[in-house]
Amino acid sequence: MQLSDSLELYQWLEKQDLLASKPPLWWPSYGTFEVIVGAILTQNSKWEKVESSLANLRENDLLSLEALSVIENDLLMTLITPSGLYKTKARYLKRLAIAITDEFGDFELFCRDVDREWLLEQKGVGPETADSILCYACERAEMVVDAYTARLLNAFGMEYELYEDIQSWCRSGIEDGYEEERFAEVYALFHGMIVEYVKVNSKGKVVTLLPVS
DNA sequence: GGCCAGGTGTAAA
DNA sequence: TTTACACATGGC
Repeated sequence: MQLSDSLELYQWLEKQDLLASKPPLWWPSYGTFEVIVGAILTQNSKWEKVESSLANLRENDLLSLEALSVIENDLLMTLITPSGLYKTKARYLKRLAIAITDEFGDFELFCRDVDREWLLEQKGVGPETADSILCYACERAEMVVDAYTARLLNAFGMEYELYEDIQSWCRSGIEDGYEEERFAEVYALFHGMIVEYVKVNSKGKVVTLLPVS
């Protein structure tokens, strides 16, 4: 199968009902501060492990900007141990919570005023984490690219490597195919469907493309 | 028991 | 400006 643009890929994925058992816009707790924490914790880790770290934080009433800004470092490390890289992630999380509070005041104002540049200046926030926060926490029209995206495009015979190249390829077809007010929703679903498709249809790093009738 | 997971920062070449 | 390498747990 040959892809002419990302709109075709998006609509091909849509036909496969990949998000039936998922939250409406795929990321759990879409539009909340939890997404920021999840975006850091999921780096080079599996989502199931992130869930147990998030549950640990939630049980202790620590899943908020205010609580994470003042949390004891040892406690934070202990609670997020299940998702790995816990020393660095604990450092990143607390620094980010403090930075958001200092710069924007609260989560709502952060969502309104933050931009990609500011996020990328924060330690521990690279392109994927920044875009995940913008897309799923701030409800912005931002396309998230990750290892799954690259693998799926590879399976279609495309040889993208740069994050921005994949991202602009994904965006261009959507911008032509949908009204602007739907971009935020469509990008959120697009990335989610890619992840779910690759999870189901890959063995190791090889993605199998299944025809959809 | 090695490999991998929804990356990122840093130190060498 | 590119290319290693560290970070770390837990599931397969």
